[in-house]
Amino acid sequence: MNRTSPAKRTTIYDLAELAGTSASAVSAVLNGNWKKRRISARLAEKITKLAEEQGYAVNMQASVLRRERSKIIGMIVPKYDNRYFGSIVEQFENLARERGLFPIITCTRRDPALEVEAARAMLSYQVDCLIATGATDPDRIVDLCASAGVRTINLDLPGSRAPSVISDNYGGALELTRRVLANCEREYGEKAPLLFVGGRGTDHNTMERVRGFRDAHAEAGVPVDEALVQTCGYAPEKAETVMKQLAERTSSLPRGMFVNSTISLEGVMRWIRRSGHYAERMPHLGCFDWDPFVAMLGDHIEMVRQDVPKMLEAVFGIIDSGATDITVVQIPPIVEKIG
Amino acid sequence: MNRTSPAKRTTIYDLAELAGTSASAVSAVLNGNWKKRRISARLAEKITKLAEEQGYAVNMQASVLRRERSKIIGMIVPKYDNRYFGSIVEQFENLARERGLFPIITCTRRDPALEVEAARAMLSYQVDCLIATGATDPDRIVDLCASAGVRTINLDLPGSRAPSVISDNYGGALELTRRVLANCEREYGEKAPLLFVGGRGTDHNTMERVRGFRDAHAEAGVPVDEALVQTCGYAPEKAETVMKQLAERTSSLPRGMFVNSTISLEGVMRWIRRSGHYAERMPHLGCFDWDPFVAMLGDHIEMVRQDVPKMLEAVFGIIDSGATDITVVQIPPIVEKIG
DNA sequence: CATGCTTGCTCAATCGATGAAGCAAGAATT
DNA sequence: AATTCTTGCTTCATCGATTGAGCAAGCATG
Repeated sequence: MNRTSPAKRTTIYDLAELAGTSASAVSAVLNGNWKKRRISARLAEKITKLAEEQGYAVNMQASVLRRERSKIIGMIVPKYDNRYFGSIVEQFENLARERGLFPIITCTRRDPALEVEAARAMLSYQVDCLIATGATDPDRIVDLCASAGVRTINLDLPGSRAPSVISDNYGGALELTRRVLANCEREYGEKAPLLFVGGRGTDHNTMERVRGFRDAHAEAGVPVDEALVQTCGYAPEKAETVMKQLAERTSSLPRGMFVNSTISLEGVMRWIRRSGHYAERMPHLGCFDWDPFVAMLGDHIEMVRQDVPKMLEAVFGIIDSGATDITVVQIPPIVEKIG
Repeated sequence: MNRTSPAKRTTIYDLAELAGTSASAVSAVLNGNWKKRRISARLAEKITKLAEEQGYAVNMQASVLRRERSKIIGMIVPKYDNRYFGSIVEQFENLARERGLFPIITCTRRDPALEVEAARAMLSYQVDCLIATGATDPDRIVDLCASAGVRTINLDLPGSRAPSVISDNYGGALELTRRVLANCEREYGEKAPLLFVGGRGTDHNTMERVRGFRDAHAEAGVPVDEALVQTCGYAPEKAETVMKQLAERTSSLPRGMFVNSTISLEGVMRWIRRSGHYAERMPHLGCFDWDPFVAMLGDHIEMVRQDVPKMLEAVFGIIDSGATDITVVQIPPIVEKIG
């Protein structure tokens, strides 16, 4: 209707002129502290109406430049291709917005160089706080941020220089392995070591999961077969290759496996279907991560679902409290019922 | 090491002082147009080294405020909980970064109010361009942006006031329905109408898919059963309810169905497994959207995979060319082979 | 030697919002 | 009547980067 300017944006100066007042008054009214600045309700109302009519939107760039804190909160995340990270991101946005923070997220594809670059970009945008999710080198990012006076919190993978919120990987893996071992024993009447496939041997989560895997074997009195501990990376192709090579090397494939993430499971399942191995009898699987369709793949799969809501509550608990002590909060994951 | 300031950020003025030069020279060097501004290579090098040592990062707020264009590109997206939107977001980030643009993304949970709010927030952050993905009311967003002089492109769902890039929903649905009809006929020896479940009856994509669904039925000489066209929304629970009510009302459930998104499929599959219907014989399914695990659910499911890379190339093609004519680009989806 | 061109910088205004300080007019107090 | 207080504003410097305009020194040309 009253589109006076087709291209140029309305500023507080425009509104001030229209209202016959000063930019400072307009600013005070629009950012809500007009009472403190003793602007009359009459003028406040007038300005508010005008702003609405003109479709005014603050220039956050200008506002942030001037203010002490930006109220922007950043997150880096490895991938968007699974439910775990998807829900982390969605929940992060919700909780950030609840607190009046503006969330910006960037995906770093598990690439350390990209992680650093992304963190740098976020610093340029003056984030008040950065959540490093599943970062390969969290401490590097913490250092970068620290030198700009920006807080960091590690999520999913812990670091040594900032508070971290992670799953209880050991506990989850222990229980998951127990179940798969039990399922195998129930079906085959004898105990046998499982395959561990997926994840990076160097990352904390994978190491903890392997530890749980080993301890569950020990508990059951089953020796771990070292050739069957394959931390080959998360990518489906990597897991697929492991399976292929395993089938070439050995005559009898394991009857059960611990698959470290749905991403790796994708590769494992693809190989199982394509190769025709396990055609008569599916192996018992345990997957560390949850996906609704995996849950429907059959009753031979157990899953551990990381408790994303609790994890993000913990993250924002740390942010809200302003705590900076370097702790690792471990959130117990949920072991899903089969089927 | 040389962390002179533990909290305060380094600015070009700090660097200028350290280098014994002016802020303007520093700025010119750091944003790359020092040649144009006739700064000597010697000074450029000195400043670059200093900036690196000090861990300098531009203040984008200040930079954007001054510049004509922000080089920030926004995207709103309904959800992060499926592979389709996940890959859209990931691909969007990649292509944006390739072009030196800074992507910001926000998830609006299919909530029209949130969509508008999110768009407004993006305008405040001075985005140069906004991609509205799967927006319930794209035209509203376009208007909002237009009044701030910001371009918009609709993705996934078309609008009437900005260029749109969408899948060929009709074509995809036609082919998908054909296949499911054929699969049913092959198994049962006779033709029968399919169930259509999921999606919003009011959205363009769903309408087009229903049209394809109808035309495939017509082609096959099968009358569509109007009671079996259930555009109940995308949420799993909605689809589940449809199935339950259907089972209560009729004695014989359809032998095949067209499920409008993996999200709806989640509900359908859940019901199938829990209710015990279809226990002896799974229905033939066609799912409009792809998921790797759905592909493994069995050979009774056909999937249409929307061509995300092509769609986003089209989006950036429009952005790069600066075209503003209101066209609808339709990208043919990929009909996945079964199994 | 005067003039003009090139090189290599610096100066200062600017983007839009914010908020401390200040000012004028009226109300209240002594 | 003189003083202080309150109310309701306005003025102006500031945040950090960018960029048009300008300036001084060196060199070349006539």
